[in-house]
Amino acid sequence: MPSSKTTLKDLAAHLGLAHSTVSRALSNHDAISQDTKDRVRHAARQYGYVANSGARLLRTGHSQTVGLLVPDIVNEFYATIAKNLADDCSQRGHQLMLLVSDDDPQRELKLLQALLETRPAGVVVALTAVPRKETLSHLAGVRCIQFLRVHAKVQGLTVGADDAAAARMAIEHLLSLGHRAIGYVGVSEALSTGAARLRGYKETLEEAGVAPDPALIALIEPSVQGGARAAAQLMDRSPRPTALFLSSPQLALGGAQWLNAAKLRVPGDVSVISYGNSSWFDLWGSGLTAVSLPIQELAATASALLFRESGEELSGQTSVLLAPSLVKRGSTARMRA
Amino acid sequence: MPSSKTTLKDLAAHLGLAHSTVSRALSNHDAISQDTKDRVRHAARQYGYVANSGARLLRTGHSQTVGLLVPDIVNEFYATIAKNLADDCSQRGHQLMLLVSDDDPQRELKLLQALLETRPAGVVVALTAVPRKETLSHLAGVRCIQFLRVHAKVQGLTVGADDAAAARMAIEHLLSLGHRAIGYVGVSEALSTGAARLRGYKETLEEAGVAPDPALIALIEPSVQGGARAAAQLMDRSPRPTALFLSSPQLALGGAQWLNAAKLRVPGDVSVISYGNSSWFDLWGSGLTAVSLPIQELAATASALLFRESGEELSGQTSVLLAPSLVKRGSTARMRA
DNA sequence: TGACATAGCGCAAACGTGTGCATAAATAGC
DNA sequence: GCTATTTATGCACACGTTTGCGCTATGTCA
Repeated sequence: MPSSKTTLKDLAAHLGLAHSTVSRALSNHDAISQDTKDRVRHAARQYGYVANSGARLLRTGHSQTVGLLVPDIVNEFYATIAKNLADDCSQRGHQLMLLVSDDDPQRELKLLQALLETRPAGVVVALTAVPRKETLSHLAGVRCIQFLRVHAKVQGLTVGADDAAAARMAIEHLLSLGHRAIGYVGVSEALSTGAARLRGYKETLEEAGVAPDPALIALIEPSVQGGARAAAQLMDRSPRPTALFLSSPQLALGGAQWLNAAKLRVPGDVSVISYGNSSWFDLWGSGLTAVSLPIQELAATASALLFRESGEELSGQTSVLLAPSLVKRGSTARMRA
Repeated sequence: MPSSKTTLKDLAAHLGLAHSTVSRALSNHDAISQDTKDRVRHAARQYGYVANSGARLLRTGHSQTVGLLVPDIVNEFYATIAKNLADDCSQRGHQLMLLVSDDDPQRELKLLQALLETRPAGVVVALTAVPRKETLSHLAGVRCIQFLRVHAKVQGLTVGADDAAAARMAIEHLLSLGHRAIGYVGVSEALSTGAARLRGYKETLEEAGVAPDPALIALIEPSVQGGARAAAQLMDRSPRPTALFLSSPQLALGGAQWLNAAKLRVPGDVSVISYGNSSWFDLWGSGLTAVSLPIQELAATASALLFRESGEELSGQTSVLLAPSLVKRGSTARMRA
């Protein structure tokens, strides 16, 4: 009679045991004989017993839930951390709660509040650019890993890419090819990632003796459409940039679409480099050069840190920055004389 | 003294109320004066009160949790349903539990069992090809929407694309261009989607008087690498196919990468059509022709059906099939004489 | 003035589980 | 055969919340 209404007491009554014994048997407690354990497990299967996680949470005060807060789950970066976290969770018997903020601070707060009601074991977050104050104070009470985006006021560990170094790498590559008028397409400086990439861009130019031209900097929302609009905008400047740095794969996709539509030759008319790699970068013309993030390693690291043992805790460093690498393809070339 | 240990009783004691009154005030019950509600809410904020969802679940017998079970969250199709479901959940005050099976039936079962412990309000699933028996019986006890993949033994509503019609559409397009030797790259027939696509492929060929050639059919695991291997395999046949039908975007990506590497001209040497559209299909050569799924509508429909009112329930039809559409780009052309 | 409706709130009982402690049974030591 | 020790199990309470029911004020009407 498998009913999901079966409870520990029901099982105990059927087996002629105390419900405490059944509880211990199911959680593989030492003081229970193997024979009893077997009988209990068999009966549990037979009756379709499903534990009530609410009762357990009430009793123990904490759940096996892990939260993942991201702005956009369709974005490959965040989907990858979701995948890794889901993997580790299932290995360790945890559950994964997915919170998608859509970059809305109010929604982010509501989602986080709901998550806290489950007394989660930890949380991995990529916060909005300007989170609500309550969001930050809520985060103080829970084990928290910041992923990619870093917010200074949040305590806990941080796992991200070295965005400034990545931008530097991209710009140095373009400089080495002779480019000087380099357009920058990026996101708001309110985002730690946006700020770091822009800083890397500016500093690298300045060190090469090139003054960053505000007219060649387009800050825009991080969408495919945004990338197209920004590319259109920059390529309309005069003097026109001879190279473009598109600071995310989505922006790169939009930029590429627009360049295709505008019949501009790459790298003939303009060199293009993207921050963040993607499988389809091979397929655009002679390939789209990119600074590649070790996204798989980042995600694995974040997940591992969340589940780290408390012993290994706070060994000095509180942030892990992984280095990007340059993947040269056909979209960048020496500037025409 | 905002501590997450604050409980209803604490609030009640501080306000000189009974904890039942506090509970009613927070859940906006009728019989509580507005004044009391305001006082309670203020105190709750001040003390950083966070309800214990476990206690609530224990008392009410059900949670506001919604489960999403998918084989792969990085896959754009499943990421899209996740996004839509997350949207609707946050609007309605539900939580989203993410279960990633990685197409492993055993893991799928474990994840589902853990989910059931939270007494979820419903679940959206894309099951593995051959689920465990227990998985199916567990699913019988919960409101369930099947997404894309359909398993006959699971009761509940179904939302998917008309895979057979989609394959038919692709093959008819190729037939109309004069192709007869059409290669098929797809996934296992154990998957409902795989079976339907292959069926559409075969039937359409037969109706056109072309006998499906087993040598032109490659069934492979649904990965980028698989697509590349399958393309290599089919293009090695003699006579060599003049067109390829790649039955998923990932397979298409792999196929395109291999064709690029093999220096084969598209559509000069071979026409290519994909099932499932993607933004970057515009960027490969002169574009990759595809049969496009209304993925956004599918996801929205699945989510809406999960949250439908019980009144509207079971109005005869139990499955929603949405029609695909053909997006012609440059990768298909009339067969050379 | 007394009966009565109503709004606002308190009492107390559950919900199912984990766990400290006591207890019973079995074994071993003398 | 009696005690000490180990092994296996039962007892009872607590966790924080929701909710049916009953109680108290306050006002209303006869």
